[in-house]
Amino acid sequence: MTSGNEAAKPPSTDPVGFETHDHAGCITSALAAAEAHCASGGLRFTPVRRQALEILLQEHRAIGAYEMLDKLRSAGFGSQPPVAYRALEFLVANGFAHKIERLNAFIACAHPGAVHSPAFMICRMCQSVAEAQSAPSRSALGDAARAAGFQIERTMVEAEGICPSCAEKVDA
Amino acid sequence: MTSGNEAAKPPSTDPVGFETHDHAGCITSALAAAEAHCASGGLRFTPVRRQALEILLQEHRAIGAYEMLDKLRSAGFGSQPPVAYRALEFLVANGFAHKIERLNAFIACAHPGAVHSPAFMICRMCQSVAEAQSAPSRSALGDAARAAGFQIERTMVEAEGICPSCAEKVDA
DNA sequence: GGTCTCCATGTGATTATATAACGTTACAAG
DNA sequence: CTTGTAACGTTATATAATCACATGGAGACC
Repeated sequence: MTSGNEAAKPPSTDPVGFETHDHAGCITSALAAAEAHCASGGLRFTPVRRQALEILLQEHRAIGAYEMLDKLRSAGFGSQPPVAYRALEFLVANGFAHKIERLNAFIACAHPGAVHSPAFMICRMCQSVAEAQSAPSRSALGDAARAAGFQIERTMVEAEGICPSCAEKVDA
Repeated sequence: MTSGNEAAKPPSTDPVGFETHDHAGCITSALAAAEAHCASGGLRFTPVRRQALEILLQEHRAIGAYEMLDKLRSAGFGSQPPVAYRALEFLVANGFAHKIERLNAFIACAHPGAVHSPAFMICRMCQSVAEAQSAPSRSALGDAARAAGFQIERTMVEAEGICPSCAEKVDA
């Protein structure tokens, strides 16, 4: 299902992740976007890194570093932890993926290329993760930080709860 | 700007943690509050749990589970990981402490007893942590969650950046 | 007082997550 | 071609968290 609300909808409320969509399309376009960004920024979009991003995009869920390592090994790359961690570090550092601290896991960015500070909704039943937007500077935290003289560089917002489809199951 | 001051302290808003204050006082009062809360709630404020909370209050910073374990061992308690993890789990479950996911570490709650959803400011240079308040339901994330039909149960907000005292050092 | 049950504690063992350190290789710049 | 740098692969180790099971204490109940 190519959900039409994926491309042209209000940027503020953008919960990609609890809905189905054109997988193949989003994978190829995200890979192309990453490639373009790397080319223009002098970054090296090497085979491992590309493969790692492709895995994240295909899985379309948060996966741990060691699960990533397994898949990379299957794809013919190195088999030791640093292989996975370095690829993931690169993807995160360049905004192609995010780390979900709560899960010690990684997920492909749902808004590749766009400057954004992500917020995540994590279902505690099915572990699915959806990415939305946060607005650090406008929040209560932003006020407190200014008052305290704390310079915020990065904000992590992760909400735990029940996703729509699991909520249905509970009701049943 | 939050209007609630917790006690009769110099702080203008709520960011306890980047400022000095009456340590002995906050320790004894926090312990007393925990004891009272447990008594009224039928919870068992056992020696390990009390000691763990006291350690967190004394250190007044985020400490890892194994660091906690060392201190508990020194205090004559068990020496295996579950000892620390169970005590910390109890403290977190009852709002006496919080886990900082970013650091895999724990810190005493700065607003014991009060119902609150905490937000943290983590200095990436000195690792100090200050607790402020967040307002999940009013945030952009709250809007996205409602739009997606996601039921938020718990939200973690952790900002990484530079604390006032480290900012001074950088300027110099 | 007995004793039953529940919960907390202690321990050994294991799993999961992450980084250090080092040599080798690929690649672009000069 | 040389050279500086970043990426890669591997070994080893550090750090974080949980499992499984036995022991023990406090309150409920008779």
